[in-house]
Amino acid sequence: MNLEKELQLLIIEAIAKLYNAEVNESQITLQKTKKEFTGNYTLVTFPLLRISKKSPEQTAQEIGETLTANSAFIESFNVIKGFLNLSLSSSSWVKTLEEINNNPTYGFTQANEDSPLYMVEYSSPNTNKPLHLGHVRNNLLGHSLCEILKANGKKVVKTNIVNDRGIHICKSMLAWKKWGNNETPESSNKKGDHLIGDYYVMFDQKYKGELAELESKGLSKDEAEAQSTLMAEAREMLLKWEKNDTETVNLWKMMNNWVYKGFDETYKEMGVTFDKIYYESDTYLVGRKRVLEGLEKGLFYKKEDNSIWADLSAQNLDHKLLLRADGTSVYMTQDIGTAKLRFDDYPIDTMIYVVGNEQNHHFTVLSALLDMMGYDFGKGLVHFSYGMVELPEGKMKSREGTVVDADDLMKEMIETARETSNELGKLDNCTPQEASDIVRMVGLGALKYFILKVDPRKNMTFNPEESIDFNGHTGPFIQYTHARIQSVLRKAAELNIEIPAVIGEIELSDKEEGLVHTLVDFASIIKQSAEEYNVSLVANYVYDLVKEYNQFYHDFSILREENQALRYFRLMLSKNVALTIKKGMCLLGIDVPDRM
RNA sequence: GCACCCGUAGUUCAAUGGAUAGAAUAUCGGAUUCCGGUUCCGAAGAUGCGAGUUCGAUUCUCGCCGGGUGUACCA
Repeated sequence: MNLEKELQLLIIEAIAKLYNAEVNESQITLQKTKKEFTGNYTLVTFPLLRISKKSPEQTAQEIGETLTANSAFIESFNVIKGFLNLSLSSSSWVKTLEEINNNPTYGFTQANEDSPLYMVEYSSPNTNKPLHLGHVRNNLLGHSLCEILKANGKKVVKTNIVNDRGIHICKSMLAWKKWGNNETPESSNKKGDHLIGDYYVMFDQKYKGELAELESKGLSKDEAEAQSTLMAEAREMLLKWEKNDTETVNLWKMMNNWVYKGFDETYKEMGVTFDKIYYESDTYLVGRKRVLEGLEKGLFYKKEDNSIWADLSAQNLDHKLLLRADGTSVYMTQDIGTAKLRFDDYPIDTMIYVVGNEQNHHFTVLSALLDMMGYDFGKGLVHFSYGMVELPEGKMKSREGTVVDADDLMKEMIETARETSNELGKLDNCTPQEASDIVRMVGLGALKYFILKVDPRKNMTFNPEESIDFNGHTGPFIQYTHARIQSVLRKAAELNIEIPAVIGEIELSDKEEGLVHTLVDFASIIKQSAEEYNVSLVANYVYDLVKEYNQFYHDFSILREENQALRYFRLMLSKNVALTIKKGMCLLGIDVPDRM
């Protein structure tokens, strides 16, 4: 039985008895007592004044008296202003810890056949360039969100939509064809996605060169763009691709496969996976068909130039283009098709899109459009919208070459972790294999934790140096604390500490009670995190737990404690703190080493 | 122009409408060191501005100021 729920019921009972009134759980505001006051739980009495018709102090006093009189598990109380601070007895905390200890999956709910199915789309790369820092936040958030949903007993399908068609990939293809000399990932010893990215950049440079030349001949910018032969060739290539021209399609397939192989390596290093991958080259046709159907049904309208539009003014939105005059599709068309396909493929209860907040408008429109087209899932789409990542030196701009590449970043983080660890002499007693595993966990853990601890909705600044600090609010600090607890537990095992017959009678300090209390909170944190789609709650919880444990660790002897029962309790507490850290970090996709 | 989001210590982040707005880092001063050095305690330091709603506002409403994003036949 959940401690907080139990307490809530007791309070409801007390109010019924005192004031002859029925209150529901939502009227009971229970919170953790702030550490400068005595107590474990605090009842805020202000909302109850209408029922008691008495002053806050008096109400608190009366409820406190009734509770202590009728329940053994509330030991004492104090009243400060309108706040009723309740202290539970040591024995109930001991009992609570034992319950958590006996339930290794505490906080987690297993999915069953009837559980709702969530499909989560994340990552969604373009095939013309490698993943960058923005994708890193996306991937980490998406992966962690999935883990948290699973921990809450949901069925989850992780999906990725690959933007594999369009003018952008044609640019890379054209550049490669013109200037590539049949270069391959093998021949150049580059990852496929980086190779393609280089050709994309090359196209852009040559194109700019061409424009500059045209403009120097006295043409305006618009005229130059219109006369560019390079861009014309790229467009021609796209038309050929859409007409299924064999040579073009084969080139496209070959180059895309290079990219996918490169992406796979990046995903693997990052630790993210997908259950089902959709490609826009498959879905855009479905979308197109649905749009044409909608036109027949009179949902959409056609302009003189044959382009097709939706009028969303009834929903307070603008008119939206769905098919161009030449019949080709736009982003929105593809997303309609993708959504339709997905709901055909799976019995989805909730569809979540992990996509940056610059697309907030796009998803409102998508939702409205699908609804207009008669799909009942349209309204229920969830856009998990996250903010941009900036660097201490400012915003990333692809044009200025200040984009941080995901592969480079991970490599650098691991390298920094290695340097720092070597300086501190941490890896001296490890085999090379152990050392390399540990620096990998630390480097990536630093990156992941730093990004995930921030509220997803907000823009953030990523500072690589700060993130890898072994002190402070960082991943490595949490990992370190976990490793140290493991070390204590190993030592305890060597000492062969016996389990006492009875441990219920020991007297606990506030710090110990508070620590058990925090362990209890784990369950509600992951629940809240899933309900609000807010990954950072778990990250911040784990840090709070670590900090609290460190204070406890500093204040009490664990191995030298003479009272058998107390020592056993403290070891059990340590063990469960370690387990909870591990579970929490696992929800964030972060590995924690047993020694470091 | 219009729409949406964001303004919290020097800096990076917290705070279901609740108590004296928490951490981290940087600075200064102490303590501890079972197992492990990276532990702990203290000092100093913040809600952009102005109204309103109420027992109570960082949080809700309105108006300014500052920043971001969107409003594309780019994805």
